[in-house]
Amino acid sequence: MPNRTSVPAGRTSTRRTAPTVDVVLLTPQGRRLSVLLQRVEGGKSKERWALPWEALRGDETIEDTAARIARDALGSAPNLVEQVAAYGDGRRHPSGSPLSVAFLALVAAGAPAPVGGATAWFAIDDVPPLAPRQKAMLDGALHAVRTRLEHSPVAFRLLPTTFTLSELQEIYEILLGRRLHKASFRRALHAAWLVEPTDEWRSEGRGRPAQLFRYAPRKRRSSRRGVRFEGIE
Amino acid sequence: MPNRTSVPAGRTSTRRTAPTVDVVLLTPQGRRLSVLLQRVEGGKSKERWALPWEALRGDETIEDTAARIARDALGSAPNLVEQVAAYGDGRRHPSGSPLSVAFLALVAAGAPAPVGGATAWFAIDDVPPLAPRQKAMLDGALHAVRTRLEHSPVAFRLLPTTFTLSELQEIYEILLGRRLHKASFRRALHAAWLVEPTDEWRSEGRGRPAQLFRYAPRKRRSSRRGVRFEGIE
DNA sequence: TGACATTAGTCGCATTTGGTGACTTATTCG
DNA sequence: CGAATAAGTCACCAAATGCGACTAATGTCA
Repeated sequence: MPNRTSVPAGRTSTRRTAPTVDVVLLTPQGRRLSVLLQRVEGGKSKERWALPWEALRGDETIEDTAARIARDALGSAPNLVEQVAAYGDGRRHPSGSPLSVAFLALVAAGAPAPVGGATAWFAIDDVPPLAPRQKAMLDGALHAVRTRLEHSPVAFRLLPTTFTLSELQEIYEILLGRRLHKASFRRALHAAWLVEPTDEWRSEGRGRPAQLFRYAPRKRRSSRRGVRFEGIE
Repeated sequence: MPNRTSVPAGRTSTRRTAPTVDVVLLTPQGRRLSVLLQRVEGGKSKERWALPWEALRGDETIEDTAARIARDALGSAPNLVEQVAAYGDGRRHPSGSPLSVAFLALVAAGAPAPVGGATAWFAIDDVPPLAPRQKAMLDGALHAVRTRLEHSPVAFRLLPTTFTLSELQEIYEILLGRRLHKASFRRALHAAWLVEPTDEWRSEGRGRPAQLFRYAPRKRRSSRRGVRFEGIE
């Protein structure tokens, strides 16, 4: 990616102590997730890439700030924006601020090409060095997207509005990091009443054409289950 | 609770714009959770109670700040302190700050009596009016404690180091808001290798004495399960 | 054209997990 | 002693899940 320029946005105009809002923009690429980073003017430090961020202004909610940062970095609005957590450990942040709030933003597969020369997608297991706090925020966002998989429509926000069930399953496999059995996946999906078929089909070269579905969650009985002790340390 | 005094701690000395750290201290009382509130000088507003909070200082991590606030309010250290989320919507906070970070702190049943006259426990469905952002933080903390039940040892931190299985089940019932079947609960608990028996027994008046257990999580195979679509909106 | 590769989608069974009522055990109370 | 009470266990049945094997619909290539 030749001829990148630097990002001027709001890096110097605010007090060093103001909290920042940082956005982890994720999209599926190939069989892995990628994160959007911006090139920054490498002053004295060697770090040249950073998560999009901005100092918090008093006149905006942090959610609005995060959505605006994501839109500016991407050129269009992401499909989902959710808070991850606040980071106020001692780790270093480009701003020098003691406190940052991390947000997660999801973008559908395929849609976005890296916008300007100052912005690029990086596969998440091949990111360049980041400031320590931004690295922690990236890890936190990845952890969040995985754990929220069954309580938030995360996977559906990583796909276009219509998609095949194989594509959906692939997203789950990417996020969970393991293969899933086709029949079991579909049985659970249909039992949950989360998708409905469209009347379109997609022929992807070889093989039988796949029916396209859309995300359309239906009311369903709250499963009066017992307790799970699955993931306690 | 007669003769309460006001809490002087750090309310006026910091800039109005500095972020705050607010702590939701919870403990089981009777068959419900209670939250610790502090009486504040009712200046012009009618709100007289508030979550313990303090403006963020530059020399401390937010986790340390939260732990210290909890310790000061309680008189002793809580069993668990976890971040809930950052709150930077427009809602009003006693500090006037645009940003607050909420923490959750858990205290074992029975242990703590309300410390000074400025501090009291309130059953969570009978709290006095709070500033809107603190009300949102309380709701967020309650939601967090319920959803983290199966991924964090939340329930065990609401009990003393040794406890009976009936007591543990009662905590789960309080947090989940429904009754559980004894045999199923114990089967799942033992399968998860989370507790080990001590050689002590507790005789609680009538009935057969109960064996005391302690929280002692063991390594266990990561359950190679399929996907759950349980709670997606 | 017809065999084959490839991908979608389904079926049915074996096994595991979970809900539940009824049971046994150990204690206090009268 | 027997009734009451609470702890702890058992065994059965139903529901959920893992999984191999199947059918279906398309493109490729000899």
